[in-house]
Amino acid sequence: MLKTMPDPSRLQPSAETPPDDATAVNALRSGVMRLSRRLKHQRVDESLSPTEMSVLGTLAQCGSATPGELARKEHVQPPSMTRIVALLEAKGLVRLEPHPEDRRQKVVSQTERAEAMLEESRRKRNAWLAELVGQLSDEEWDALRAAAPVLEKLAHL
Amino acid sequence: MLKTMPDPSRLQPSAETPPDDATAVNALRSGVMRLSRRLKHQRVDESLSPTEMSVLGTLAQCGSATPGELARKEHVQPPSMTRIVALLEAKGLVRLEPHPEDRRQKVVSQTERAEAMLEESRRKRNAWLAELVGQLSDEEWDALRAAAPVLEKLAHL
DNA sequence: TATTGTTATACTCTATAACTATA
DNA sequence: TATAGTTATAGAGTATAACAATA
Repeated sequence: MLKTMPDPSRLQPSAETPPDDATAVNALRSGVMRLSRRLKHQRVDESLSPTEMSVLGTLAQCGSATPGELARKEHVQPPSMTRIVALLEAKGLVRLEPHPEDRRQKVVSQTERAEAMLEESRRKRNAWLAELVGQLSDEEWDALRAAAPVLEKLAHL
Repeated sequence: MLKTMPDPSRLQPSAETPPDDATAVNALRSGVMRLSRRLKHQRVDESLSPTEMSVLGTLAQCGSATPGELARKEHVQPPSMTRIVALLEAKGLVRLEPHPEDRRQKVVSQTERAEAMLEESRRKRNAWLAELVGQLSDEEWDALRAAAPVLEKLAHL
């Protein structure tokens, strides 16, 4: 179960690649895509897209960020982030202020309303996920919980 | 690390819910959404969308299926699957045949060309993922590999 | 001249509603 | 009357290209 050799070439597409890795890659891609499709529909606030939610989550961690930083973190192009930030501002969930040092940039930060909304939606999400996860074994949920931060790290690399 | 109590209420949104679960849920959602966005761009065959790839993967497992079955498995509405199947057929990757018992239905199966393409893309995907996963520790990759089948199961529930 | 952000535009994917054919 | 699949249409989300303002 546990690896002993930190071999960086373990995933090289060589002939020796064990089928386990290829299978895991397939399952990972397919599972992520299908789950993302379901998550899109399970949005807590009907008026908030998954990326908008993700931006709010990022702001909750970072405190504040420029549109460019947000675009890079969410793996979205700058014009898309412009639109997302504008929508969030229209909903009163983020605040835009001028950058103190660079007048080209702006600083985006979350409002109190966003904070309250995140708290609210955390409860709802748990309820929804509990329905699904309730059908998993404890081992399966453990595997998922262990992998969650790795998924995030992977998305950032 | 290991659980001993198979308590089905462990994820209920009660006051006693440990913060670990909520954090894991957040990380899971955010990670899945961001990774899915990157996967969309890392498509091996530039002309194949993630869902088209997923359908081919499903057909490789099942052998064949009706459009309705595929729509349910991919969590997509029937009209969307109609379009996807039509695109795959135009690319010579699936074959459509009349259902032997019900003249309303059709039977979709993959062609040899699809099989070869899946083999090809498995190599390319591994190469891409190797770049990312190479930056993970062995423990992190183990966590991911263990979670991959669970993600798939979750998407099916 | 390079960089940050925006505007204008188009594309991809998916959904809903209405329709056809078969059970 | 119910079900499988299709057609027509609309909407959401994102991308690229061209532009403005600032560094």
